[in-house]
Amino acid sequence: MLPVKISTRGQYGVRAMTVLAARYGDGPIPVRDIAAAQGLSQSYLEQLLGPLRRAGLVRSVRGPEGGYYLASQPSEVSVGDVLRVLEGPLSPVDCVDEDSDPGLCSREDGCPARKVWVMVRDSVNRVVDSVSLQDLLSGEDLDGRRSVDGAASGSVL
Amino acid sequence: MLPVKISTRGQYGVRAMTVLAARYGDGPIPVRDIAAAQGLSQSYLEQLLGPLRRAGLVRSVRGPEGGYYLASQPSEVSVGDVLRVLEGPLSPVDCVDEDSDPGLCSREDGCPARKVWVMVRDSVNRVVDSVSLQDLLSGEDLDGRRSVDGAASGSVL
DNA sequence: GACAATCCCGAGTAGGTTAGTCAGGAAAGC
DNA sequence: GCTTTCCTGACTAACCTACTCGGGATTGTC
Repeated sequence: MLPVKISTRGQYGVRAMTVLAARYGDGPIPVRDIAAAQGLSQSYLEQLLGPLRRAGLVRSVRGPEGGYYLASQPSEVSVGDVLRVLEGPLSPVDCVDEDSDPGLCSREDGCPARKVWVMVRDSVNRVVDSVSLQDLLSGEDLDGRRSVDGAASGSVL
Repeated sequence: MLPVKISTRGQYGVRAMTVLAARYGDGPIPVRDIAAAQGLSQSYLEQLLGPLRRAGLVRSVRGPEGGYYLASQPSEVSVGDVLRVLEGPLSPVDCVDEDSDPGLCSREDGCPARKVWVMVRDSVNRVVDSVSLQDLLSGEDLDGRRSVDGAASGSVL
């Protein structure tokens, strides 16, 4: 009944990444510490770090003193980067998912609803791409930070 | 793996409402016709029209020549109105859902990720509230129509 | 080289949700 | 009454989520 949700994969993934961002430069952080810092299940979190590593967002070191660390500076990793790895394309409906089969929506251009799904998709992507892990750590509220273009904030889109 | 989705309830609901919008003023449209116009299951669609009627978005007439019709003009019904009835609050994660228990997220203000969920929630709500059924019917693309404030379009939010 | 810490990976699973179907009852018009 | 339509609730198959678990591979330390 309320399925416009980001799953725990994405939620936990972003939270885990903020932990790594906060300790950027401290060397590898073991999964145990990341999980403890955010109150997450360690074995579940391991499942999320695999994809993030394969996507190049984090790097890992095995053995004692091992763990995970951010591959880039916290300001260079966007929430969108993390979410797309863990959730797949951020598209509210399949028929506007650019990566999937184009034959899914037989209605294509004739579907009046399609327009709004595109707008929602683009809006969500713009927001998550505009917020970096660094932004999440800073105490200040962000309403238009890391703006993609120079327009004033507050527009409906 | 890609669960940032609007369910079929919301999708079909909006599509059904565009049918009613296109035939606004024609009197009641039977469910059979609505379903046929958009290629939906009639009995499933009946399940969606119940909540929409109880929410006051559509009205119904029973008996022969009966059916459903929009309670307001197509320009006065937003996609957000429809989605909130069928999907519940449009909130990407429970911890920023204003209508639910506030005790869900024990982290509350300490959670760095919370900020971005609020931004996503507000962004999605602004978009769907800014698009009316009328907007979906008109052929033109809408990039900033029915703007809530006067700012130029194209801002990141 | 043994040991321990850690990453790493796939299998399995309980529970919930989604996307429907189906049967039947209640109004309303002819 | 008869038909048309709305209206409701029960039911269900399939899928997905959010995990747990077991074990293997790597690396550093003694």
